[in-house]
Amino acid sequence: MAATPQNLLRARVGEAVAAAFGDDLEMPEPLVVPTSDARHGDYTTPVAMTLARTLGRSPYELAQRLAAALQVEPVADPPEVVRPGFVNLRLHSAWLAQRVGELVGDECVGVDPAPAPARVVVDYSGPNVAKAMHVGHLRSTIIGDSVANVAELLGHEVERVNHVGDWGTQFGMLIAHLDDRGPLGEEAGSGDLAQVEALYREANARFAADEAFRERARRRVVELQAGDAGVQKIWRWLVGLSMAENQAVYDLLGVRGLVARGESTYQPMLAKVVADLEAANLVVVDDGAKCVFVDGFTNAEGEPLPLIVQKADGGYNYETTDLAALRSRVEQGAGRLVYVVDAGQSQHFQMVFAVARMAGWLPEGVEATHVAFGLVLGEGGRRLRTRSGDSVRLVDLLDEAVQRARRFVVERAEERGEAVPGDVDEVARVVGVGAVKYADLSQHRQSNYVLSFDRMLSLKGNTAPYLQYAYARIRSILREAGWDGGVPDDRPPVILDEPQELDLAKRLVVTGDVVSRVAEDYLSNHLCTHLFEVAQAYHQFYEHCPVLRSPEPLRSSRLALCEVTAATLRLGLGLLGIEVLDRI
RNA sequence: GCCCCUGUAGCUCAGCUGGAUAGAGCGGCUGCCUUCUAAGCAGCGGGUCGCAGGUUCGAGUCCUGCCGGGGGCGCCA
Repeated sequence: MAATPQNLLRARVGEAVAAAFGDDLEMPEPLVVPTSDARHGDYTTPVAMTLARTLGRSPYELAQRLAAALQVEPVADPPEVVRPGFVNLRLHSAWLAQRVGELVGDECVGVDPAPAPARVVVDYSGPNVAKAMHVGHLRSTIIGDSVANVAELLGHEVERVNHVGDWGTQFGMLIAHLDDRGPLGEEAGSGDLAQVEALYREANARFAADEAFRERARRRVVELQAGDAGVQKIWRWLVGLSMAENQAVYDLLGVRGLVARGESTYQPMLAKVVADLEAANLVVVDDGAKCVFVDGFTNAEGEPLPLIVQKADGGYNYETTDLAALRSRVEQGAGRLVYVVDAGQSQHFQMVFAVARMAGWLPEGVEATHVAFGLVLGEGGRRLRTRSGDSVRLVDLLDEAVQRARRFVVERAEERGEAVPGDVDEVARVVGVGAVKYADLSQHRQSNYVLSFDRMLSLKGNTAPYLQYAYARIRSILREAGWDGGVPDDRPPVILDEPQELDLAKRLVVTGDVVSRVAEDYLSNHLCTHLFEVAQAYHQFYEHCPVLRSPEPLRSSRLALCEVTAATLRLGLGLLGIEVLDRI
């Protein structure tokens, strides 16, 4: 448990509640919360009010008894009791100073490892073969990568799995269409993904309109699944072409360690999944399809809704694949399964998890979570879809972001009469890509995300560039002081006399709280808010408190604040998958 | 029709298992660069938290109903 104020105070309040009101009492929650207003101190406990009814006493009286039993030194000043029954706590500046001192040189800035490390499989990105990645894949990739980063920092063994859409009916269509359109792509090097995508759209249209074509497409799927050499060759070519193009996007995004394990991986396991479900008496054949009915799910007519695990034509579908993948991951020792997939799939995952529980493939101790996120919308609030033709390719979106960042750097240099930095391309990439990621991650993931180039690339406000800029400013100071290579072992203690120093320190000591919360709720926007608050507090400190010009021991104390701030931004942005620069 | 998400400042959004006078950013207006990077800082203005009830000492937060937006609802993935 990280030595954060909230953790420490929670423990003390818990002890005080037991001491004052008896330890057989059910502990009220929450024990300690941050105050809404600095006038009420830094933290408060509302437990006296919570307990007032069950104990039949006035909250104020209970608050006084609680305060009398409460030992918060040296973390906080003596508690203050306020009507109707708050017990307010103000952090002791000496404790804060000491705590910040402990964080100097700590790359994890007070984030402690999880008590029970587990094997965590994070399933994200999931592009489809034969289609370029579009903005819809952006959120899964960015959010999933951050989820994996956070789990990894907490000491979990993380497996980043790219569940590529490389199997299924669409290949039947595509291959059947290629039959008619000639041997595009069968010669190595001919054709590119844009061409394939156009063919995909044509195939889709024919599939919808032409019964004979539909029939032929289904045959092609069966041949593919049966391992027909000719069909497999085309399929492999399509997969290779798509993955090469996707890799360019991952390189640009700086997403690493993502292991492609497509739907086809699980193909050999599908028959056994169905057979085992049948053996467990979970399967009902309905209209020729093998179904597992799950309590609590109904269709549009109000009838029970099944999870179909084998279609009437004998083919398997993605429900079967997801079950096979889940089962295989658990068998390989996963303690936690995380699926970063859009919110539209939430019923699907509920049903898959439910069936997996019924089949015993998801034991009690293993946690499966669907980390759902909202849609990507256009400026008008309309949904962006590939089929509608007005969607943005991910490569184009990122390129545009990088170009805008580059333009800004060049213009700023010209305004100041300085030379354009030699590493302008690198700066543009880090800032542009960072801006795109941050715009997404700083938003609550459940809500629909309105994509706006102007907003996401705005270099002001609660954006990645603001944080990166703050970081670069700090690094500049640390460089001047000779602290950039490492901090001196022999340092005077941290001094927090100015209100800006105190405020900055209060924010620096809670990173452990924030990260553990994000690890639980997968809501990266809380981390973003924290980093923004740290950066704002730093800028206020920067305006009011000279660092390099101050005499010792103030100079070293302020350098220590700079150092911990830089480490916080570096760590936090790193968790979001965003790079930092020593100079901008 | 049923299920899930959602409605907070002009715009985009936060709001931590119910806590005190609901917060940011953008945009608008006013100041601050001979001083560690002005991508910054200080300040001003901006609200019936969709509507109506209910529970509670206390509701943006929980419950019910209604209105509006999005998504999903058996053989695509």
